[in-house]
Amino acid sequence: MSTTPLEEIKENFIQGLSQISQFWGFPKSMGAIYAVLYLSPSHLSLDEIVMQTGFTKGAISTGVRSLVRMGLIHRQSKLGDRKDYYIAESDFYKAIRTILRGRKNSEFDRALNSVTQTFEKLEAGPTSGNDSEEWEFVHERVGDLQSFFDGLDNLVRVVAALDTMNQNTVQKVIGLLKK
Amino acid sequence: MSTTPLEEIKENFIQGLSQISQFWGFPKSMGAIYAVLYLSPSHLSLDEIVMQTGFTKGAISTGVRSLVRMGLIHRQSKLGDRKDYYIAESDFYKAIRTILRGRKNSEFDRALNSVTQTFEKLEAGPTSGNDSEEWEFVHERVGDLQSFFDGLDNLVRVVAALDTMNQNTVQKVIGLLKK
DNA sequence: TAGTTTGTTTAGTTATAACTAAACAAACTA
DNA sequence: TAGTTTGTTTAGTTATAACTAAACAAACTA
Repeated sequence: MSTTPLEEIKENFIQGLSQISQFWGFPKSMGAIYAVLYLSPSHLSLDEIVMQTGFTKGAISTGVRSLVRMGLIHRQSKLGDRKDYYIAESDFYKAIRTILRGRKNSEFDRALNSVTQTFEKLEAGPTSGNDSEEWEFVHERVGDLQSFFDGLDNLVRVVAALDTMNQNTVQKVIGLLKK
Repeated sequence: MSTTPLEEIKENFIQGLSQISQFWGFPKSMGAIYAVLYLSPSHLSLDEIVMQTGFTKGAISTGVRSLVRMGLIHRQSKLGDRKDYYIAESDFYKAIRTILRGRKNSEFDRALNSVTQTFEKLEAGPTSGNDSEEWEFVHERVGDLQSFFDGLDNLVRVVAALDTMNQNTVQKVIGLLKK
């Protein structure tokens, strides 16, 4: 089975997005699924994605679920058709906001909370006098980290709340940073 | 062997940073190493880190190397002492800039290049007329993704080039975004 | 010189995330 | 009703990153 130039280019692109997906700690399959949908002019069914990516139905089923949750693809149902169809979100900035909005209750958030809890325990102050100096040091350090996380959290919250974000927004931020 | 309240708090904190490290796709050991150094008032030798984290020397050896490369910890040598000592970078904003500066030639960059290459091939135009419509669609989509990546790359470049960044910088950006 | 202290590298193991194959469930069709 | 089409879940396999144990190298000490 010979491949046309366009098919070859598409496969290359799919490979590229798979690698990027892997780099960010996501399964390669998710990158491949997104790439296939992103390059498709029309929406695709689960089985069509299976064919175009070479993964099994099970893998694609869990992959699309994750991508839908992240807002990177969308599920569409057609009347009188039992198949689900998927289409890529092509507004990447919108996808970023969706992802940031969903960060609450994540594994990451639970880890952040553990830092907060550590800090609160330290606020109580040392019970025995003999380690008060180290206690103070640790107290300060954990406090600094907490402030840093709070700052980031704030930024994330604001970005997530934006009702519009695009290339222009990024340009403005760049302008500000350049002073 | 009984543990003091402070020791218990420290262990909790180490656990927390290990989880965060894992969440970001780094080994848990790296989080643990950073945590131990971050809470230590004085610099620590490799063997001291080994003791405090419970990992083996080999693991710590590779872990500190990664952290030094990322600028999250620093290596110090003492005159007349063959040991290497390590100390945590406590300016997180500085660490971010260091990391962003080092992003070139990474696996991520190679993947981005593959997108650029895909785009360049598409620029050449379709060779056979029969898929020209799909070709145009794919061409446009890949072009959009490329622009998005270029925007991000630009932002990263600017942040990396900043000579100072702190909580105040973040506040300014938040102010701008809130309009 | 032989022995020690330090850190690195390497071969092999372990833990785990990603995946396949197949059973299953739900919603339909004939 | 039995059979089909669709998507999900589940048990088991595979691939791989993280780790250990131990060999090794380098720089010293006695």
